[in-house]
Amino acid sequence: MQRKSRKEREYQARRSDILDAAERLFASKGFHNTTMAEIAQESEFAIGTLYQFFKNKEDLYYTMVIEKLGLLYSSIGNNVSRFRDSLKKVEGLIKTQLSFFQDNRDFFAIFIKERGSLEATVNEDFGEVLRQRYLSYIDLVADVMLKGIRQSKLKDLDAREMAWALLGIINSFVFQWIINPQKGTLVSKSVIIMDLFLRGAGEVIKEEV
Amino acid sequence: MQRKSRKEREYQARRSDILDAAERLFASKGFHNTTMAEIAQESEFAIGTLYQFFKNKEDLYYTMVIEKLGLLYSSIGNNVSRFRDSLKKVEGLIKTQLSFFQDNRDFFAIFIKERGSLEATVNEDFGEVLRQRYLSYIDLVADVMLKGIRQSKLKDLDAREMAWALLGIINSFVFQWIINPQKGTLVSKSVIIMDLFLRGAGEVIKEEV
DNA sequence: CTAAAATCTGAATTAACATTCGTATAATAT
DNA sequence: ATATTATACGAATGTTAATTCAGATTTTAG
Repeated sequence: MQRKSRKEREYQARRSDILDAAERLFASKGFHNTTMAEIAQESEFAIGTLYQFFKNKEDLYYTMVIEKLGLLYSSIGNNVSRFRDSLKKVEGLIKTQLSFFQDNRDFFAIFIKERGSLEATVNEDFGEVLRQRYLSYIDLVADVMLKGIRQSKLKDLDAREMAWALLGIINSFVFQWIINPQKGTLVSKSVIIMDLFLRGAGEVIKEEV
Repeated sequence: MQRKSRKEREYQARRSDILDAAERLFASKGFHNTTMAEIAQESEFAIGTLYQFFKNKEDLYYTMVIEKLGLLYSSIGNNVSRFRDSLKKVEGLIKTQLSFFQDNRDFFAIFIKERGSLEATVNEDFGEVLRQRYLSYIDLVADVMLKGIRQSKLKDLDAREMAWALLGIINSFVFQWIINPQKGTLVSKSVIIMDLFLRGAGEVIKEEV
């Protein structure tokens, strides 16, 4: 069934073109300020054609977000399970996330921007899917923390709170990088993030020997 | 001029009623999903009256955000300058921010939600004002870090990066509290935040005595 | 008490867009 | 080569909601 397969491939390619165009536009202008007409123009299809691939504007938006997040999460999952040592897992998590955002700056701009849609969306179903994905991501990070505690690599604190703290630090660095494109790469920040997360910012009172 | 003064006071009171109503609606539905008609109803004025107080919907929205942020920043400023010891300053900063958000959950919901408007807003001027306020807030926090370094209370790292890390941790805890209203108070998290920020999550390898 | 000024009101206007659908074009099958 | 089906097209439609403005109401001043 080579025939059907090529047809299918071409369908997917066109669908993907639309998603890419939508991503660029949504990322720079947000959901409400992006029109279907603009997406049509950017993707070089007619407006009507978009509706052959997606039920409506919301469907297009959420599909884009969900597919992209799927990529991020699975890539983090891979990079974390690769290591046995908990601190290596933490490092893998930080680096994977930073390099994902570095490679997808546009997408992250929208992820920050429209994060609120998680809550007050017209379309309950999609919002719920996003919420679930996010929560299971937190779970994954908390699991890493738990292993770290068991391996005595991390302090015996609430694993979930540790996860929040780490993700907060990462997001904050990413956010800075997004709104104020620095000279260096984002990934290079993994060292300082790792250090701050593990050892903190407080000066250690040295004992006299 | 008692007369003029009362008029002025009443004007301000009405203006403030509108801002409060707008805050409630924007906070629960976001900018685009809130209509002027709804704000009129909620504030018990006619639609046309709203335009006597604010040029248009955007003006109303940004005015609300800017005034609220002004409150937050000035209250943090007060609480930080009150202490001489850097670590006390840090603690004051964390507590003030947490209790502000605890008391203004609705507002913070929108602040997270529409943060993106900072970037791609129709109204350049307001967006610029918001950006400036945010940046000078970062500066304020970085200043605290710098003092901490000078007082040898904090490690000699990049003060700005330390500021990002602390704000990231705080925001992350607040975000969790927003999307998943916990049992305890938000302010009670200041202890664990302080601890994670200063001492980190990594287990300290104890030397045998 | 009355006129002028200020303020309020919400129906009407207008602009922006998401979505539809009849037509045109291309692909496939016979 | 022709018919049939699938896909693409974008002008027209309908809806939603911001903004305006002419008249009603209230407040102020003399």
